[in-house]
Amino acid sequence: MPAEERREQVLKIAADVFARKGYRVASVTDIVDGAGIGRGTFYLYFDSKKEVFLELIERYFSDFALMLIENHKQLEEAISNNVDVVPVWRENMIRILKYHRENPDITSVVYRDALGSDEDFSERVNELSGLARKHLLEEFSLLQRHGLIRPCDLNVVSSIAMGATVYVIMEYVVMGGRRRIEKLADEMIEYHIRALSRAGADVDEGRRGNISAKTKTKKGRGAL
Amino acid sequence: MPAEERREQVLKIAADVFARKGYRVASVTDIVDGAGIGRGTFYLYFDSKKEVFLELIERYFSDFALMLIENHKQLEEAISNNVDVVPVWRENMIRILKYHRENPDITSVVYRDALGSDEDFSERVNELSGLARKHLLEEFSLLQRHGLIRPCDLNVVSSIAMGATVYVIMEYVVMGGRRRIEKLADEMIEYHIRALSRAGADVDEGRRGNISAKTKTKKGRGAL
Amino acid sequence: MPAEERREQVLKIAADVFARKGYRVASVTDIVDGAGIGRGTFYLYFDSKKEVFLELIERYFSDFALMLIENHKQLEEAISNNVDVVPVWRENMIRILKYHRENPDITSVVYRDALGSDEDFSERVNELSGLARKHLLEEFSLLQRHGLIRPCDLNVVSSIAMGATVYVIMEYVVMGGRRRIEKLADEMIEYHIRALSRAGADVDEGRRGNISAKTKTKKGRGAL
Amino acid sequence: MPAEERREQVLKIAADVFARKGYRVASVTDIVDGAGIGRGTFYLYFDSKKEVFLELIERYFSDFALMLIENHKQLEEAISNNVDVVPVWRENMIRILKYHRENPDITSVVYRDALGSDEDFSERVNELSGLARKHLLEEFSLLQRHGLIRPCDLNVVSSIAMGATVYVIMEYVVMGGRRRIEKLADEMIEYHIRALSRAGADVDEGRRGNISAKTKTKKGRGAL
DNA sequence: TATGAATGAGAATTCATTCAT
DNA sequence: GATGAATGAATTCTCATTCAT
Repeated sequence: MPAEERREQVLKIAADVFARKGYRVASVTDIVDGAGIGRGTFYLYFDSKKEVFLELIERYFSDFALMLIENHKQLEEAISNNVDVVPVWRENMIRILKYHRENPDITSVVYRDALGSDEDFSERVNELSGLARKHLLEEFSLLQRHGLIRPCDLNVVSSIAMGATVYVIMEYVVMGGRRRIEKLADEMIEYHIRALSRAGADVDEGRRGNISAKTKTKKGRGAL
Repeated sequence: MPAEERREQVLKIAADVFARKGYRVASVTDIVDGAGIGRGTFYLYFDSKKEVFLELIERYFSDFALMLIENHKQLEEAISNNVDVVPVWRENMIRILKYHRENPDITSVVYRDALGSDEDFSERVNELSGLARKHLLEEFSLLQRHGLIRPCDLNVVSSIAMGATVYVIMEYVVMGGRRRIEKLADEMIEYHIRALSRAGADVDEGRRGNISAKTKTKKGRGAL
Repeated sequence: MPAEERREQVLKIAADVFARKGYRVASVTDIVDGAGIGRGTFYLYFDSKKEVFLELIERYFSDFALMLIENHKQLEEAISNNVDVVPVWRENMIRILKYHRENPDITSVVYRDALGSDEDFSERVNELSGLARKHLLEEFSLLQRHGLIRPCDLNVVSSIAMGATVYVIMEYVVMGGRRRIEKLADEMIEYHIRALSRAGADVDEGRRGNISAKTKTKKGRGAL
Repeated sequence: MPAEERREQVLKIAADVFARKGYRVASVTDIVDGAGIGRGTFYLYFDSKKEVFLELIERYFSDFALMLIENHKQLEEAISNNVDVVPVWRENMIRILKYHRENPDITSVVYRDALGSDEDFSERVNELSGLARKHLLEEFSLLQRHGLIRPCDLNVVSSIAMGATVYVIMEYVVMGGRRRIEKLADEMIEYHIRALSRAGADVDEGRRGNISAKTKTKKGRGAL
């Protein structure tokens, strides 16, 4: 088997094994058995178990960054063409959900193993995930610069959006969620759009017990 | 040293060690070295490394459940007294953020090690975290039943809120976030309140299929 | 509690614990828990776990030696009084069986733990059991000197008698044997008496396939 | 080194180590040091220390059962051919003694460690040794059915023969006994044959209650 | 005397990695 | 290139013994 092909095969198996057992529990034995190769062969293609793992992580974040850049481009295009950004945002969200649904192994690996635990990774992983955060922040920045979203602390907003997305992905996409991705994307986008729309802030009317967005954030609000 | 005190000391150190190294990488040696006790002493108080870990997890979720129950009570009270729920929600959120800021170790342990790990305790962990999710869902349910939030899929909304909160906690509270908790809570609550407010939806049903909160917006054209 | 009494109590418990679990598996914890004393108290009366064990062994062999000496005395008396030695022998055997039935714990300890394994003991244990063997040998010697048993290799005969007795004790007396001791003694003595009687050797007659004792040991004989 | 060969080597060393130190005291380190292999190599061939031990025990009893079955066959053949069974018995006994002399390690292991130990393998060991006992009982049964040995309680007789043989083996064969095996077998068989011969019992029923083989003896008066 | 918390040497076992074939 | 037997450092856990109270 050609070297590159074999490498890919091992990576694929490794992703599966890591996803099922977790990085620490998964053994090189699991991988070589899965790939049907000898123990030594594994080390012909990778320096260590950690290296395979890191390569998977790098690939994930590389894919992720690409998606975010593409999203950004689409968004910029919509803005400069003066068309509604919501459908664009929706497409972007769907693209992201789809990617994760189609790559459940690597998604599990990243969000269950990479973030947290083993100190050797965390540095690089934090670096990569920080990059993703930055991309997201830039997206919101772009929207805010064009007055498309209300004034707000974009750092917090990015965290909220990031956390919400990751959690939903893990819950609905990786774990056996059967929900249609479009419905899910709609529900999520509705949430974020409402949360970020300038509309509410303009409004100001009395209410009794009714939750509303117009309160200017002075009274404080409520729970998790 | 009195037994109960020693136990607590070991638990505290264990939380620290697990938070720094992760459950798998952390060794009993790390814990006993940290606590300045002999190897055997550890096993005088705990049956195994796993047991300490599980005790930490159980404590966290017990605390968490208590907070959610308290939140629920406060919310119900506000509703039945016909007073604004937003300040209650804010207090609840602050309480939760504070708890996590005061317990960064155990928070790290829970969200970086316990969830998703393929150890034999994951069943129990999932059970516990599922319980927390259920509590949250009930909170939203309560609000929706009283017409305080707009119609929406509460499962997705719970996931969003859960993910957002966990992520923010990890980012701002556990990792060296210096931000004032009240500001953070305000920003988060504003986000969720706007996202869930009935205001936008009541006013305008203009778009069909396309989602947008711009309904009451004068600017139209893609503004969120 | 008076020191001597406490010592005895601990020894008794230790015998029970060793009998049930075996020396290596039994822990000092088992003993102190059984005795209802603190761990330190144990070491007030004994230098080590091994010491208790050895004391039990010493006591057993001391008792055993006493019995054999008594047996010897009875035998000598019968011989010098010119009365039948068989009833004496029977009484001796019954005495030995009874002792073991009444002390199953220590019997188990001696024959399951002491003989074999831990090198520290084996020396002393072999010394003691060799002493018992010697006593037995002397008994047979006495009988042979008085022409009461046939000419034979008394070393082998002692081994046979020793092994047979120990095995029967373990099987019928220690393990749940319900058989009456007198019946058992009768059967055993009949075996040994026939085996050692001068009678058979005198006889010499043809046989066909029939097993008999008169064959002068030249043709060899048969299996275990 | 070929896998099977290495396995045998480890087993051989293990038998030696267990024989010298006893199962509990012997450590895997002792075995691997003895075999000149690394710690991990041991676990390449055996799942655990217990497993090696059990394999040795199983092999012993398998060999033993085979010998007993062969003995039985030989005995049956002699009986049906109407030839003297004594030489057959003698051959059988020699075969058994020789086997144990040639396998002193495993013999020690079985009779000093396996029997009576309260480890979790004792069940299996008792099962196996019970099987051996049953084989022996059947042999005596066969002889008795054909009227070749006197009426007697064969359970007790089996115990006696078993115990005598085991003890003799341990004493003369395993521990440094130099005695010629044929002489030993002769002495033992003479003992058992005399003990079981019909001769004595047939001749004289004189004593009542009192047991004696002196029946055909002229000297009377306590002579055995 | 009595206690029992504390100890730490030592046990079994695992597994990423190496290297001779 | 490919292999898999061999390795040994590292890990969890046990328990006889000590010693301050």
